[in-house]
Amino acid sequence: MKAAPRAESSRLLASLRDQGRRVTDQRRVILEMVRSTDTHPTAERVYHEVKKRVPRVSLGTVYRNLKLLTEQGLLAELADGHYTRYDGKVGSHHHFRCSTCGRIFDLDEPLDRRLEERVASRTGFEVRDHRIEFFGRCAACARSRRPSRRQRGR
Amino acid sequence: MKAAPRAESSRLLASLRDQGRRVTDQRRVILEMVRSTDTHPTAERVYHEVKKRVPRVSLGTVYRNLKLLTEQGLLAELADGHYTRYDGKVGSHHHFRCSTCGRIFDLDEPLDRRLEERVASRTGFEVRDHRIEFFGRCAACARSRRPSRRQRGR
DNA sequence: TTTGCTGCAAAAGTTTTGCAGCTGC
DNA sequence: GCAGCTGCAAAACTTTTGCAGCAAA
Repeated sequence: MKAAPRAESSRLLASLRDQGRRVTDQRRVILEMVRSTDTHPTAERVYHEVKKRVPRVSLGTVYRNLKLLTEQGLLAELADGHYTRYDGKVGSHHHFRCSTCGRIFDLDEPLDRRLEERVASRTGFEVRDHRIEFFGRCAACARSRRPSRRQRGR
Repeated sequence: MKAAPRAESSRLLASLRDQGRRVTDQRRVILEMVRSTDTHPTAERVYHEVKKRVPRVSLGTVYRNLKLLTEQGLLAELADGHYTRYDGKVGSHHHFRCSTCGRIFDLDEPLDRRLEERVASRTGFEVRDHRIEFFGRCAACARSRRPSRRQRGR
């Protein structure tokens, strides 16, 4: 779990209120849960984590809120082969996906805006952003014969 | 529709036979259909196109073959938010996704392997490949107010 | 002739949605 | 109090799979 400053969280919740949305326990806990990890959880995983703090939460509510929080720009979606994963880090950044254990890691590699300009001038498209996904084996999987945690799973 | 040399197709079909798989009408038409377009079609779209040439084909067969052809390395998968799309161009290349019409375009931008080396040395991961996805508005959508063809659809 | 493949239909898995009651503001 | 939200359950959608018959090699 990564540290997500408390103050930042309140600011985000306030921005929700400004949009006329309500700050419910479910919504707050879902947002905090996704923002406090860098594991890019699926909706199912968020549901199970949130259930620990809000036992009566329903899966439908989790899906509805993940969608809403994404639309509000407080979370980002990540298309996996099988389900949608959520990312609490909304700024542009790149990912590394381990083909063995399936985990997705955040990278610090800076964004190269010149790359966008080059594509724009070659294609005539308006390029606003870009994401790089690197593939390979993570350090743990490279060391051990067996996959480090799980095989291509969630 | 893009030209996919006939000879290349026979070579691919032969490679299937070498693997002990059979070359059926359905399989051949599915492979040719995906390889002859650069629109990155969904399974549903492939199904409807293939149906024009093999009217009794079933959706299950389309899914089974897209999966098999991908495993054999003759097609590539592309995770979209809602469904899996297929790419007849299997070599590494980058994409541009238009946020307005939803179309995905192939880019010619060369791969920068030094980028992979840099990530590898910073993280200790074994980096095998990478893909860049650019976002923005395509030329057609930038010109017209309305989306050029469809709104974020398939 | 022998497998592998197909069509059909049912099932599985993820995500969305209708609705009645509840709760934040 | 009112509008928005929740839990529940059903539905919608994409993808997978079991099976009996068919066909490629």
